[in-house]
Amino acid sequence: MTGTPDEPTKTGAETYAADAVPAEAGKRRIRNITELARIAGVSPGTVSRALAGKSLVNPQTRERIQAIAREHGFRPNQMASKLRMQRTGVIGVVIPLGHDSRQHISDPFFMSLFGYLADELTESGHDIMLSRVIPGDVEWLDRIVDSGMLDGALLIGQSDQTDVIDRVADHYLPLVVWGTSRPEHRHCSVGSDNRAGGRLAAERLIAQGKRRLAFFGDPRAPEIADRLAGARDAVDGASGATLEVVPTTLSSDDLADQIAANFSKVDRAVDGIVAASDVIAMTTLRILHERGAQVPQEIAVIGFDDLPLATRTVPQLTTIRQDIAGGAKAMVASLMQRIAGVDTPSTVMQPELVIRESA
Amino acid sequence: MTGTPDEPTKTGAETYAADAVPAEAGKRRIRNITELARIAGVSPGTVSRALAGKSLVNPQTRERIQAIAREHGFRPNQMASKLRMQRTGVIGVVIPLGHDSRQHISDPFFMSLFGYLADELTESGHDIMLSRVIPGDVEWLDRIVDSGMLDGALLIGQSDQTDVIDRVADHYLPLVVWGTSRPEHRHCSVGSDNRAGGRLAAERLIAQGKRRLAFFGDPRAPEIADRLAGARDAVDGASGATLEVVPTTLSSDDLADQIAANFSKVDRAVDGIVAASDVIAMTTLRILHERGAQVPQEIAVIGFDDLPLATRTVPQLTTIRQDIAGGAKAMVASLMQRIAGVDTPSTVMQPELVIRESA
DNA sequence: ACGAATTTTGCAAAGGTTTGCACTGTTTGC
DNA sequence: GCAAACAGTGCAAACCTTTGCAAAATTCGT
Repeated sequence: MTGTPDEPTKTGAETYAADAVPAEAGKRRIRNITELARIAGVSPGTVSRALAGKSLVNPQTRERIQAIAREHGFRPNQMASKLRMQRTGVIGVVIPLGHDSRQHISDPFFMSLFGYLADELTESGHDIMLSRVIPGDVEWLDRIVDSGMLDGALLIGQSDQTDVIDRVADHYLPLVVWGTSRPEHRHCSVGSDNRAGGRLAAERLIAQGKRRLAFFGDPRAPEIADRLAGARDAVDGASGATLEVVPTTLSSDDLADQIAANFSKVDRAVDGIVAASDVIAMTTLRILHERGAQVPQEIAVIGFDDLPLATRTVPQLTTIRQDIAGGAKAMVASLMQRIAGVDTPSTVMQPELVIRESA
Repeated sequence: MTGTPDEPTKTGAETYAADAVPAEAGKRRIRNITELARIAGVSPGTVSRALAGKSLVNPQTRERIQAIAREHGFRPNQMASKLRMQRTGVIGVVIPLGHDSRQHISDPFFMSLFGYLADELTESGHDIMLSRVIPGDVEWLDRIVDSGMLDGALLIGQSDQTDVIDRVADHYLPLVVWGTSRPEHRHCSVGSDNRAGGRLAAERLIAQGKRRLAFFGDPRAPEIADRLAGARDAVDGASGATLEVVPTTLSSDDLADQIAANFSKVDRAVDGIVAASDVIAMTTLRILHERGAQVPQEIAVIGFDDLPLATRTVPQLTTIRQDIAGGAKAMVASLMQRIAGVDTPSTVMQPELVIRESA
């Protein structure tokens, strides 16, 4: 049994079959609470209470039942329990925007936020379900939310789905979204003041004497649009400063090529770059290095997010910090309140400039 | 420079309350299939079949029922459905090793593998559940597996839990583990030939004329132990070469400090470093840069994994490539077979040397 | 027009738990 | 010594869907 035929990159598959099942404790497997009840000579209800550690049941009986359960390796079926309890303990985490989900899932920012969310949720005893987003489906969110599988849902980013989100939020309370907060939104969001952040970034470059700025990012996403608006605010307030927008998507695969292409366009006319994210900034940094440009002397680069990665670049990245951990905490706190029925307000966090070496 | 002191960065929460719920489509909300049945004037069974698009039901009736469902935004309860079907469509993804789960969740390697797994699973119509690992609990895996919530489980890494995994694997077929494959294992694993990889790494350094090597990594994890063993193989086969082991944990927070401390110990005696992972290698690179060491002339550094990050460092990282995407594919393929009842063998992939700039 | 074949539909069980209510024994209080 | 309080247990409904089987309705062949 070696080697399946034509698999990518798979070489010399070896076999260590898992036969020879040992012992199995001799006990027959118990399938459900009723069987266990029969064995223990009590009713299913009592077993349920005993296993849940309820105080209503006689300590001796409880211990006996738990012993039997342990001995047979029995654990009550969660699906049935959840159905009955109407509470699943599962929170859905979703990235909107269907096409090419991989790109998004492995995006460092998403991962970072996701990690913190996972922390918070695990801490509060919840499980996390990464839900399937069917590309091009208008009802993606309804499907997730109405499935009856979730106690609540967390969206990472609004993408261009604000209308869908608002519609669902109108009748589904336990929903919290990472993103930009706008007066017209009807859903609860948590995020940074992106416009202020964009302004901070551009102001830093201007303060460093840079005048011909470029913005690398895709303004179709609301957050990015706000960051751009902020940068423009700053530029408009400084005499002689200009800002050129260079659309740059977030997808990381061809990002390097895109940015390289950007430089063919803007070339050395530019002396300061506001990147819409740290990932963009990092890649920009590398390309500048390849082209032999001195950072920050010839061109300064400023990022957005302050991911852990930002300290690992050469030169280390000057960036606009978003408190991702705090944001995750706020999202989960809001969600918990909403699960309890409270209609919580949105949260806007103030970003701050973190000065390192690149600008 | 800009830091707000304690209370981490959170400022000025503003409010946009989500009141004024509009319209709600006038329709009362349907709670279950029986209610819908009453409205449509048919039996619940028929509704179930209609909603599932079964051919046994009259096309007209089916269309009518679906129309009503759509109109009222009704979707059958998944929990009940899954309970009845005894099939959940959910795959559990778990990182063993309880303590400090955050560290692990945000580890770039885990994230990368997780991303690919998510891709594959989503592709095949499965949902993903990131399960809670209760620290210090011997029964963590039993709990997950016996919950009745999962069709199968994928573990990312064996950690030091091989015995637990083997025990569970003895009676639970749909379980596939990323990690090292050893003859004595009774569970199905997918992973690289870590020993071969370690050898490749050390051989490369030796071929570049390096002789005083150091290994940065924590050999308590089996994969790392194998990589170290491979490196030692290579060193033992080269005259005059030495290898010093410097335990370095994977946790990313204090990694930089650890590595800096490493250098105080080994100092300039070392001219080549085998890092147990790309993350360790990257951090090492940065610290070398800070100390003004020329890479690879004075000290060469070689990583392990070939994460996307490896191309973003300065200098770009020479590393041992694991086919993570291929591994994810193999894990999911194996799992699907096992869900279908086939006891698949383990898979061992051959790693390969990717030469860039750092060694 | 009538029985047979076929298509639709309904019934009720099953999937496995939790929990309000009722019931049986014990204690306790007086 | 008797009512009241209480601890422990059992019953059966509820959670909501799916599906095998039987019944009803329709279509078809002759």
